[in-house]
Amino acid sequence: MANTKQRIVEASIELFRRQGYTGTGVKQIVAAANAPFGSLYHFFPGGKQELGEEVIRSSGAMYLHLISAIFDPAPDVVTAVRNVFDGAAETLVETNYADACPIATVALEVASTSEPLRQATADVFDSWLRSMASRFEAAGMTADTARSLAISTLALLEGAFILSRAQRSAEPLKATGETASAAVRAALPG
Amino acid sequence: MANTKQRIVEASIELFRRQGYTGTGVKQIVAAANAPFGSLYHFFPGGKQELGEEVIRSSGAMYLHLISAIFDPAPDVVTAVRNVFDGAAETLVETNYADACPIATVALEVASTSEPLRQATADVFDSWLRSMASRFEAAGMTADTARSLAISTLALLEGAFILSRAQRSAEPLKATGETASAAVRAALPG
DNA sequence: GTCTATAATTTGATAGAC
DNA sequence: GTCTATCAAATTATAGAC
Repeated sequence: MANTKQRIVEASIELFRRQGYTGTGVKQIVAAANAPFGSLYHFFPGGKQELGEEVIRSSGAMYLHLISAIFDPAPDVVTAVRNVFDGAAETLVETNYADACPIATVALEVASTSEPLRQATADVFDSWLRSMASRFEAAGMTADTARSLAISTLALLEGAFILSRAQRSAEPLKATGETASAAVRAALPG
Repeated sequence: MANTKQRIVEASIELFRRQGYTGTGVKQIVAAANAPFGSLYHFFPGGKQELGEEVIRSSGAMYLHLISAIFDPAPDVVTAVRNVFDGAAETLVETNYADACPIATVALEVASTSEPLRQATADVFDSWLRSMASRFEAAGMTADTARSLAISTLALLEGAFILSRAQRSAEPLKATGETASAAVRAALPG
């Protein structure tokens, strides 16, 4: 199958986000992907680390599109930000508090232990920040304000994911959603 | 030595926060603690999991005191929140972006894989939230506003830690520090 | 590309002498 | 309480037949 590689990546995305990078074994990955063990090293000669980098960048690209899918149809950026937090809360509850950010767990694990993987997570976060900041700028904010607000919005979301998963409650996503949308509203001109 | 147990716990706090729970081996812990291997299972008959729980609760208590140490001498809660983020930024840069939250990495790793450890992280986060919320209440906010604002403040800090460690930059802590202090100021009465 | 067998190392954990 | 030896299992990775 030509899509064996894709199945390996998709299975890894789900396992990494729930169990982390070090907490997931390569045998568990190929089992979940219904892929032959040898295929993993056929498609990823660099082994687990090369797979990890592709997983980070691949899920990063998926969520970059998700940002567009939420912001584009929204009437304004305040509503868009609200919808991001409301949608995240819904997904989190639906998946029994498992599916939050696809790279946050890995990002914390590798920040001080693997330079290539750390760089991959940094690139992904930056792509998300640029996407959000460009929409805030289009809404009339200065570049500095837009960048700063994009950082705070993403930080509120990531922080809420940690608290919500630990508490098994959507309360943190509700509270941070209010703070984020209020901060965006306050920064709009007029 | 009677403080062998303490050395094991302290070494684990440092290793877990940098490498995570699954990424740290028990042999690495006893080596870093200069402790005999057998002592780990003498003091923690429940093995790595029992040690993990003590590490989470122990570092949680340390940072609960840190919250007091920052809020108590501050002239007002807005200044206190600013000092939290400024101090965190300073520590992060000094430690080469390693020493952020002592339990965030572990919290994400265990949220869906170990119920007793997940509960320990939830208890710690709640103790921090109650501590901050009580000070916001003392400053004149309603209980609901204080709780919600404590959640957003902690989420901003935790989210900024993820971004700052990934980017190896203090920018996220600067941006979120502004957002957090502004949100607290806006919620004060008068 | 697939699959199996296996290597080499590391993992968490235990037993028992001291 | 300390220390060493060791276990069984799991880890990442490789070799080679098909």
